[in-house]
Amino acid sequence: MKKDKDIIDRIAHECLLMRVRKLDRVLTSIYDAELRPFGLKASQTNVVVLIAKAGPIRRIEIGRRLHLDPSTLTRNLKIMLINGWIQEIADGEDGRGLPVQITVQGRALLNQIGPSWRKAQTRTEKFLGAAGATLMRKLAENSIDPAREGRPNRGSG
Amino acid sequence: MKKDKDIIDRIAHECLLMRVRKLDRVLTSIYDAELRPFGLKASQTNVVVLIAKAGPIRRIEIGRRLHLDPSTLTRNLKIMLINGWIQEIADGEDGRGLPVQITVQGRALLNQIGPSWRKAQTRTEKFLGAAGATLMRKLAENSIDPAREGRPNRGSG
DNA sequence: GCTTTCCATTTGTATATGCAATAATATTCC
DNA sequence: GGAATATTATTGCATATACAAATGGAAAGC
Repeated sequence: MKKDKDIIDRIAHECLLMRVRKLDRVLTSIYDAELRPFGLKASQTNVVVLIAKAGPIRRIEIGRRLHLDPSTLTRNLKIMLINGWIQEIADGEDGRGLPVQITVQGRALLNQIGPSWRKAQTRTEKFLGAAGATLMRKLAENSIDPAREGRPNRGSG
Repeated sequence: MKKDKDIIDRIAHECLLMRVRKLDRVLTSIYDAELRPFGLKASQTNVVVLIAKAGPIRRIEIGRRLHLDPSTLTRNLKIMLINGWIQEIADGEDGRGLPVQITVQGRALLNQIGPSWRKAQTRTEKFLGAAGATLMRKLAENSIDPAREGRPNRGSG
């Protein structure tokens, strides 16, 4: 009788994180390749789109919806501010930092990337297969839908 | 008649990458939380496990299996070398850099993380749901299985 | 109204990631 | 065998990411 599979074997063969991380890298490279001509990284696109969609929004709320650490946002948004894709607005409500919103240039840029994004999305659907794409959307209905308001996936649970 | 959905709406609601990236962050935080006591990041675990499993292996081959850029590996492996989890070996075959292999300490460390990894894996399965976990494994059979040899997902064509 | 507590953001530090260009070695082709 | 080509690794540069600690403003308790 052989002993239970070695832990190293098990991780190598079963670890879900390893697969998700690799999938992330593969897909990111697909979208990045399409978006490169626009000077926009795929990761930035996600954030700019959320800001465009969710209107003036605070960093903390962006972080909740995308599961991003506030400190990450401080730095990533700085680049987008410098590039003029987003801007801070004064709302006179809360002195703890200002919400951000999309700029005219930011919106114009997003309106340009449509065809490229669609190409990447199509390649991704092919890569994931019908079942895969559907599942990713299903997962969205659960808890990783950035478009959905409400509680994020606060690890603690 | 309303026009076709705005591209911003479409990306916000449909973009597969946005979901995969968020999923990556969520899951990485789950595994990182479990592994923190061992001084090992989840991302490092993936690589060390592959090295332990795939024996003496060149950076380029690690990169193929995990879809990681060689330059990324140069730097990430340096940390693991310093920590003594892996080591370079002389093979006298090819002068372009040396293959790496797991060390005794590295293997010992991996043998310690079993219960923590399983906890994270279980939480992840719950998070993904049965269908999700199954799908991620199916995807593995396709092309993102790091344990499988062969061609990586070379973006190009 | 003042203190305590809470909340949003930033800074310091460390790791992860990729592209472009370079260095160094291997291989191939006359 | 030497030039042209291909392969592997590294370096420079830029972005992405998170934890811990510090900062500064808001809210609550009294």
